[in-house]
Amino acid sequence: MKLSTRTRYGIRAILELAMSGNKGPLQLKIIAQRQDISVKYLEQLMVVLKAAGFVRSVRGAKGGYMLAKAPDQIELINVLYCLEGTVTTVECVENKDYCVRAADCAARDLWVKVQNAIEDVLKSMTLQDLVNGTKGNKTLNYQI
Amino acid sequence: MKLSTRTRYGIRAILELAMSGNKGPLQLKIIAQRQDISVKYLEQLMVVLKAAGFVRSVRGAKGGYMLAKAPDQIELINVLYCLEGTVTTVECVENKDYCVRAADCAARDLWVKVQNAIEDVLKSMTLQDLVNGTKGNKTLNYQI
DNA sequence: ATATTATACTACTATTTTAGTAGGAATTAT
DNA sequence: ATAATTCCTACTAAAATAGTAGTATAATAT
Repeated sequence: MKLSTRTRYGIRAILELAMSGNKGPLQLKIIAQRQDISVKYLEQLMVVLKAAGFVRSVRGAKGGYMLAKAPDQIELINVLYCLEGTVTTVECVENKDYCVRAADCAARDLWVKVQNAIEDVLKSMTLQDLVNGTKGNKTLNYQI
Repeated sequence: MKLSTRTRYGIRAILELAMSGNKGPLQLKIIAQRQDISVKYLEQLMVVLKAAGFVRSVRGAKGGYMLAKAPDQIELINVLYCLEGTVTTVECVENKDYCVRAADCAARDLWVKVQNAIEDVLKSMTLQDLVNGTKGNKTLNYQI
C-alpha cells in the first residue's frame, strides 16, 4: 500500500512553492532541481495541480509556477484526491456495487474504518499546517 | 493507494475460517468458491498465512485449513504486515535513509501521520472484532 | 495396495500500472 | 529576433500484480 510518486512529488512541489514565499513565479526546473525530480515528469504533475486550481502558471521567459491561493486555503485531502485519484484502500469502499458481498462484508467494514482514519488526518490539515509543522518551525511569509 | 488483492483475499479467507467456526478443516476450494477467488491463487496466500502462524493445514483427503489460534488472538495489524509487506505509505516513513531530505521533510511528516492513523485502526482490532462487527451481529462460536 | 482427495512447491506468464522520456508548439520577456 | 519557459501529446521501459500450470507430497477411503 504505497502512494504513487505522483502524489509524493506533487505534494513536495506545492510545498516548495509555499516555502519559497510567493515572490514571483518559481520555475519548474528550480522546483525539480531542489526536490530532485525529473523536470519533464513534474511538468505533467503541475498541469494536474493547475487544472485543479491549486497552482497557477506564467508562461514564457521568467515564467513559472505559484500557488493559486493561500496555503491555509489548500486542504491536503483535496490535493490527494487530485493527485492520487481516490484515497481509497479498496474499490468497494467507494463503490458498493463493485462486489455483491459489499452490503454484509466484514472485510469491507475494516477497509471503511481504515479509509476514514486516513481521510480524517488529511481533512484536518492544510498546506499551511505542513509548512508550520516542519522541524525548526519555519515561519511562512507567503504573499497573497 | 490501493491494497493488493493478496491482502483483500487473505483477509476474506481467514474471515471465512473464523465465521465457519472451527469444525474441522475447511477446504481451499470451499473458501475460494464462497469468496469467489481463484483456488490456485488463494493457495499461495494460505501458504503465507500459514508460515506466519495464523492458520494451520491438514493435508490429504478431508484436509483443509483452520485458524491456528482463536480469532481474538489474531491482530489485524499483523495479518496486514504478513500479506501486504509493510503498511506504509511511502518508503521514507520506515526507512529514513531512503531520502536525504527525510530529517527535515514536511511531506514526510504528513506521511508519518497518515501511517500512524492507519496503524492505530489496525492495532486496535482483532479478527474477532471483525466477525462481531458484521451487520446482524453474528455470533461467533469458534472452537479452539 | 491402490485410488482419490487434498495441500505444497516451483516456475512461468499475461496484464496493468507506474514512472518516466521525447519532441515540438505556444507564449512571453528582453 | 532570440531565448526562456510552460503546454500538449505521444510513446516506452520497468516493475508490480494477479494470476495459470504442472508436478510432488501427504492423508484417507476402499
